[in-house]
Amino acid sequence: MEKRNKRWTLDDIRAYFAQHDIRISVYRLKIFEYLINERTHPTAEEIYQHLKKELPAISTGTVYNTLRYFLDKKIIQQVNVEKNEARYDATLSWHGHFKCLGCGRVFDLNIENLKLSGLDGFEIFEKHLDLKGLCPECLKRKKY
Amino acid sequence: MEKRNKRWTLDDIRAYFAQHDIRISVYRLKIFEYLINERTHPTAEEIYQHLKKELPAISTGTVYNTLRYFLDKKIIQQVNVEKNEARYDATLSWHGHFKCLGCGRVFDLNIENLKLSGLDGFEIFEKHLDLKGLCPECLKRKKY
DNA sequence: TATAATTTTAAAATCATTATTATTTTATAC
DNA sequence: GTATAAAATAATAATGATTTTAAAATTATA
Repeated sequence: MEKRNKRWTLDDIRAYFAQHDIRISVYRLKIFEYLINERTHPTAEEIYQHLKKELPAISTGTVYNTLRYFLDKKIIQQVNVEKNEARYDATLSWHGHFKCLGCGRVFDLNIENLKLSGLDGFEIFEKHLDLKGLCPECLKRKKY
Repeated sequence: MEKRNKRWTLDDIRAYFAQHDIRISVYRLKIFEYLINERTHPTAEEIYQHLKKELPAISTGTVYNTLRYFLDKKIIQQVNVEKNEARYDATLSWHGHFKCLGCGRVFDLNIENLKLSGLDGFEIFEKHLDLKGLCPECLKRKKY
């Protein structure tokens, strides 16, 4: 389930931003770096808590605004597997998400096949497949 | 895409509540009746606005609490196709949802086939498939 | 380096939802 | 049918994630 992708350098991200007409700032670089290299589907609050260690002046507003800006520029997607917390994912390919209710982690899912009917004449902009349950580790540890 | 199901009478609902160990009240009957017979996947606010015409003393808190109670009793499901508004569906069979960004309507989707990989050892409690886009009517009217 | 434009902070505002508490309604015993 | 206990509801306050605002700081560029 885990995929090992090569880590992006800040220069990779700078080039990517340039391609997408995104002005560069320290926070934008660091927020995107965290999303693309850690791939843990963090919430805004988790991003804030993580970056605060290195950049103590950061504010939650900046995290929220930057994420909204990235969504607008279509370089990240929102993961709504849980109603009351938005999570963010810099991987744009079509895949699903599984949230473990034990440990709270969100896993990526490969979708081998999906066939829907009754969508003739509809135009689709977004597709989301979200599952909830327990991961093998939590089941093994009898956490629940 | 539209399914024509026979309408439930209040007595049907009373019997259904009894089966599910749900105490009867006027609001519970009317809220469930609206969900099961209209099948428009309304928000709590829409349910409140609709029922207020007939039952002016109803409060929003009652709508929210009743919906949460129904979820708890597993006779309805929550539709989270839109982040900032919970919608509710009394149809429990596995199906997807499509929200039209033009008219705001939520349509049911038949899922002919879904194959996922990488879920060995996982235990799944919930599955949600949510799409967004434009419906044929809105496309035809060139609303967007 | 100066200027304009954009980004960020800190704080207030928003908005859907939940919790609280007094009151009303419902279920059941008598 | 009436009394009693339990549950449901109304009105309101509280919550919490997210957005907005306005002033200060940073960045781009002339």
